[in-house]
Amino acid sequence: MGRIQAERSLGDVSLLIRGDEPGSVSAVVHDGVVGVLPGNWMPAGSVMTRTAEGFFFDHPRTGERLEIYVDQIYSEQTLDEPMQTKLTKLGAEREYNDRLAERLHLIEDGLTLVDREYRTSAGPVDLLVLDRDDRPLIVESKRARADTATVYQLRRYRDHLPADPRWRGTVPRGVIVAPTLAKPAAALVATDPDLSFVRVRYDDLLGPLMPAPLPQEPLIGAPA
Amino acid sequence: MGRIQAERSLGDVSLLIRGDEPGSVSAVVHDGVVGVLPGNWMPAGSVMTRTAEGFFFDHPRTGERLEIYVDQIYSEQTLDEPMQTKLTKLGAEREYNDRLAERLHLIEDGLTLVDREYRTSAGPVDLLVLDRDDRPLIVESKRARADTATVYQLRRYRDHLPADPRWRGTVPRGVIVAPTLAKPAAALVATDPDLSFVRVRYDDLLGPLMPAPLPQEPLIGAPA
DNA sequence: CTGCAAAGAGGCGGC
DNA sequence: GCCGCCTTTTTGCAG
Repeated sequence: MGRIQAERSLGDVSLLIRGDEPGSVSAVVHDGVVGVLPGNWMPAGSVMTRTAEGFFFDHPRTGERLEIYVDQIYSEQTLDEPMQTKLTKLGAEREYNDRLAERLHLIEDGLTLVDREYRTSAGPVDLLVLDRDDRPLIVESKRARADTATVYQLRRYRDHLPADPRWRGTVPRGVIVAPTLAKPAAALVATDPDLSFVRVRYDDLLGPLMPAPLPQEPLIGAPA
Repeated sequence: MGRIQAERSLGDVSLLIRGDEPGSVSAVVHDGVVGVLPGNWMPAGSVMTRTAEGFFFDHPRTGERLEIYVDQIYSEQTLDEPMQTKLTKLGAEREYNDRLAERLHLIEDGLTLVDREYRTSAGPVDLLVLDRDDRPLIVESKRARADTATVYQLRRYRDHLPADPRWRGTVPRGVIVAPTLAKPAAALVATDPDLSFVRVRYDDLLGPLMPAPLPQEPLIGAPA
């Protein structure tokens, strides 16, 4: 998709070439500019040609091409069979959701979890819960700031849920749970009485778990 | 923002450290996994400590920390004063818009450009034009595929424009211009008679410019 | 295969 | 400084 043309002036860069299959590589070019993304790159599946002039990469399917003309190489290192490392991550949205699901009281009291990643016809709902009146509440959670797109997302889920046979006849509410809500998004939430926002920072999710639910049936001998 | 915890098993990686100010660096760690994004990184403003055990990065403001324990270094290269390169890019959204503004006939005939990046209370409109009936048309252009968020965005601009004194009383239309439109987004567009979609690929924007506008006033001697 | 949402996004410009 | 919007995004998952 990203047909773009870029040109870079002479200067020092770091070039990393990785082979994914025989005759097929990917490449990233980092320069002095601070940033996570490399200045240039070529996706996996590129064919590399190395000549006295430099490195040339062609991606047969997309037609993309990267040309690097070399004036001087400071140092070069090749690993024929690099040892692969495994990377595991915690604290991403998945964990934010995990922790939130265990602390529904941060949203409001009396909530019961129905499902996570519940599939509606409009997409997956982060958390589907029942409120104290057994009315479905759709929880859309964001690890970072929620914006207008988040509100539309939530509203779409909310509108589509009653199409599901299991929820036919219900009038669901929706809540955005995030550390911050952009102002225009807040205005949008305010226009809909069945939508709301609850501020939850990651640190809040390190607190105590939701209290264990009370028994559904009255205890023997307890007043009905 | 990105408070995350990650752990990586022993294996071969490429470590690039860049200094932005004295005593302050950023770092990226690439591994064998193909991809543009590095597996780990530390933002600019990190303080590096190097010991016999490895490399340690601390970001004072955010409290983030990256620890790299070194078993073996295959090769290492330091540039004290790297030569900076300049990177120029063509074909990004800015250029897509530039070219589109000069070829409004690709959208429909008889359009006149009013403004670019016109500010509504709901955000900036890519192109604001008048159609042959002097009715305002809001153009939301995407270099890549447009989706439902794009439709909501356009609809919001369309709904907010008449709040602007200059456009009070008008009933604007809206059009999405993009190479492709996601199917759910197309369904959304179809529900609104004042919204539409026009397919324009980047290659189409390499064609001839829009014909010069006809004179606004009738020529002398021409029939009124 | 298509659509959709997340990713430790970062950077830029306007209000 | 907040907020919206773009970026050559890539990747992963489910219907």
